Amino acid sequence: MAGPAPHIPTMASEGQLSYAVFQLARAHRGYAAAMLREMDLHPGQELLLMHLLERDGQSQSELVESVRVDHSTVSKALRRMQDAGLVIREPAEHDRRVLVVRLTDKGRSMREPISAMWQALEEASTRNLSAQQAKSFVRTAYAIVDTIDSRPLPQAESK
Amino acid sequence: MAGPAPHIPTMASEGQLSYAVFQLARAHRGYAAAMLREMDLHPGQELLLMHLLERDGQSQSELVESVRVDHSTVSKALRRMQDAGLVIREPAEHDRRVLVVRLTDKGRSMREPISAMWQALEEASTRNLSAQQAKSFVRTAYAIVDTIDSRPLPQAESK
DNA sequence: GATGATTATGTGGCCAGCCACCTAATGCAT
DNA sequence: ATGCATTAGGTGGCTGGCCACATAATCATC
Repeated sequence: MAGPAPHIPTMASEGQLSYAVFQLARAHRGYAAAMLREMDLHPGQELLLMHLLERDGQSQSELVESVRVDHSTVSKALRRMQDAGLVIREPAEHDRRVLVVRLTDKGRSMREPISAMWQALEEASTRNLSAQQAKSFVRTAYAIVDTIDSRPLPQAESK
Repeated sequence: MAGPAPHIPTMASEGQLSYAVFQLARAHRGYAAAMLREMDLHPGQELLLMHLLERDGQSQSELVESVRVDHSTVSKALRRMQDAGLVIREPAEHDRRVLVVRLTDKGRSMREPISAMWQALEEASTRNLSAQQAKSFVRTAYAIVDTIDSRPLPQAESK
């Protein structure tokens, strides 16, 4: 059922893998978002919490490096998370530019829910895969990430 | 270089595949976005154009079904694309609710650039993969999409 | 120690994407 | 035909994400 890929455009045949990545990202993101919404989180916030649960009191810069999104995205997300009572941000003593981010009790209480969500997401994704298949997939996925990340830009066509 | 995955949170080990999908989506999206920006397109618009290049004059509903995003997203994107002179929308004769979307000359002229971008993206992604590896990856990716899409929701915890 | 980088954050603006709500037109049923 | 459900689209509101620009503090260098 669910008849996915209602119609793959012919042009996409030139990039089957890329098209598959798009579709996978869409499905995966959607599924995760639905679960996150039930825990009053927004996509991406769970990653920030996970990093903080692992090491509390990180600076925004450290978090930016960890999640690899724009610093402004992190800044805004953390402000909303602070408004939601998940974290607090206070200026560091040694360097008054730095904002140290700390989990509140409420933030720490998200550990189990996030863990459960994460497991459910994984289960829903790998349900029909063999261990071998999953392992191979993950390895290839990171190989692709490395390849893409190691290539700064498509040399900005000078047209 | 590019030292990817600066630090994978411990909790992510419960969902290695999901974490890999996140990272892959981020890298892939970013790379595609950079190329699209040079052609004055925004992410997602190229997919709409691809579907229209394949079959012009589709209704918004048909496009929504093809790209599988919310109808409001398509509606807004098409309006911006109309403002950008890529498409025109005119009410259908048989059903006055329907808006038929047609490519303009400018829209049709995007065929080659999009095709080139698509190939570049694919090349950048599969550069270090064997044909066998790529094929296997794509197959698994769609298997995951099917699995996820066929499961409506994580049964909204009744807590 | 004053000046010019560099670094840490913030802000505004813009688009994708989602949900929720609303309208208009079409279909279907009684 | 009348009334209600369904369908096609639109809009507002919110977040994630990016870029570009701005500010403050720290660092480096002369």
